[in-house]
Amino acid sequence: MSSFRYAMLTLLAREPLSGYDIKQQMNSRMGPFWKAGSNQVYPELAKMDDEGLVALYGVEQKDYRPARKVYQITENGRQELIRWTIEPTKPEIIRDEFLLKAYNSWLVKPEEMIPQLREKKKEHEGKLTIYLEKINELNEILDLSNPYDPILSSISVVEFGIEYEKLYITWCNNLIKRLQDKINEPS
Amino acid sequence: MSSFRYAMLTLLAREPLSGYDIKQQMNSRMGPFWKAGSNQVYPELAKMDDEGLVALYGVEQKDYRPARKVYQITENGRQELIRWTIEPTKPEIIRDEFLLKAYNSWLVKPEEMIPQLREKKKEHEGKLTIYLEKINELNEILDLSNPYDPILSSISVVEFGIEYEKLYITWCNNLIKRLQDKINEPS
DNA sequence: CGCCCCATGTAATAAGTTACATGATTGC
DNA sequence: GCAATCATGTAACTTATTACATGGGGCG
Repeated sequence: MSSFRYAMLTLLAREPLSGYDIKQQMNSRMGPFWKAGSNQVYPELAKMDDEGLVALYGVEQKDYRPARKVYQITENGRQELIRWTIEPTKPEIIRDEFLLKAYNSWLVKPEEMIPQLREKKKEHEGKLTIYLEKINELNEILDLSNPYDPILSSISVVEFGIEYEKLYITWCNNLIKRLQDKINEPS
Repeated sequence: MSSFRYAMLTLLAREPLSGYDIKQQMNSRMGPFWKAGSNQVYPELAKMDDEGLVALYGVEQKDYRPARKVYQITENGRQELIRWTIEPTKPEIIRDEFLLKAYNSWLVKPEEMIPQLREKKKEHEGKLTIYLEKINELNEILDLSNPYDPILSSISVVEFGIEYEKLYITWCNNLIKRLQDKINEPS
C-alpha cells in the first residue's frame, strides 16, 4: 500500500474528513512533509472505501454544490495504520532540487547564484514563520492532562519542520557569504 | 526536462562517466540527496545523446564484459545545465515517511514506537559518519588557490547533509525521551 | 466582471520502483 | 560453491504531476 494512503489514514485517524478536507489539510496542517492534489485523493478514497479502511460517515448537501462526502476511519483502517506505524521504515533521501543546483554553483557566476539563494532563503523564512505560529496554536490547545493527546505528536513533527527551516536558512546564509567572498577577492 | 536528467548532467559536468559510473556516484557521492537505478540511467543517457546534451567519449572493451560506454557533457549540455542552475526553483516538501509515522505516535504504545526511533537514529548516525569522512576527504583534495574548484560546491552540499543528520538524531532523541516519560508517569 | 473558494471528479502524461536478464571474474 | 562486482540493458508496474471539467456563491 502506498504511503500516500497512509497519509490519508493518518489524518482520518484524528477526525472524519471529506476528500476536500484531506487535500486542504495536507497542504496546510501537514505542510512540512506531505501534499496532495484532488486527482490523487478522490480515487484513493473510493478504493479505501471498497477495501473497508474507511466508511462514509455522512453527506452534507447544499443543493447548488456537489455533495460533501465525509469519511471516517474504520476499525480495520485503524489497525492497519497502527501496524504500519510500528513497522520498520526504509531509509529515505532528501531529494531537494535546489541542493542539486548548489552542487553546480561552481559552474555559474556568483552574481547569478546569490539571487537564487536569497529567494530560497526567503521561502524558508516564510515557512519557518508559519510553523512557529502553528506550534503556538498547538501549545494552546494541548491538553496536558492527557498523555495520549494527538497534539503531542503534531508538535513533534512541527518541531522537526522548525529545525529544518532554521538549518536551511543558516545554510543559505553560509553559502551566500562564501560566494560574496569569491566576488570580493577573485584570485 | 526532469530533474533526474539534470542530476546526470550535474555529474557529467565534472568528468566523463559511463552509465554505470553515474549510477554508482548517485548512490554514494550524491548520497545525501539523490539516487538512481540502472533502469533510469541507461534509457535517459541514450535520449540525452540523441538530443546532443552528452556525447560518447570513448568505449572501453574487456572482451568478456559489455562495452563500457563513457559519455561526456557537450557544450549544449553544459549551457542547458547552467541555464537550469540559475533558474528559480519551486518549493519542495520533505516527504519523509517516518515523520508521517511520528505523527501517528499517539496511536501506538510508546514501547512499540521507541525501537523504531532507535533504529532510525542509528541509520542517521551511520549517514552522519559517512558524511563526516567524506568532508574530510574533500577538504584534503580541495585546491584553495582555485576559487572555482567544484569541490567547494561539493563541500557545501555535504555540510547540508551533516547538519540534516544531526538534526534528525537530536529530534529522535527528544522524541524518545518524551515517550519514555509517558511510560514512567502514566496519568 | 473577473477571480477565488467550495467540492466533486476524470484523463493524460511523466517519473520512479521492482524485478528480470546475461555472464565472466574476484574473493571468501 | 556462492555471493558480490562490473556493465549493459528491458519489462512491468506503481506513483505523482499537470491539466481539464462543472458550476454557483461571495468579494472587491
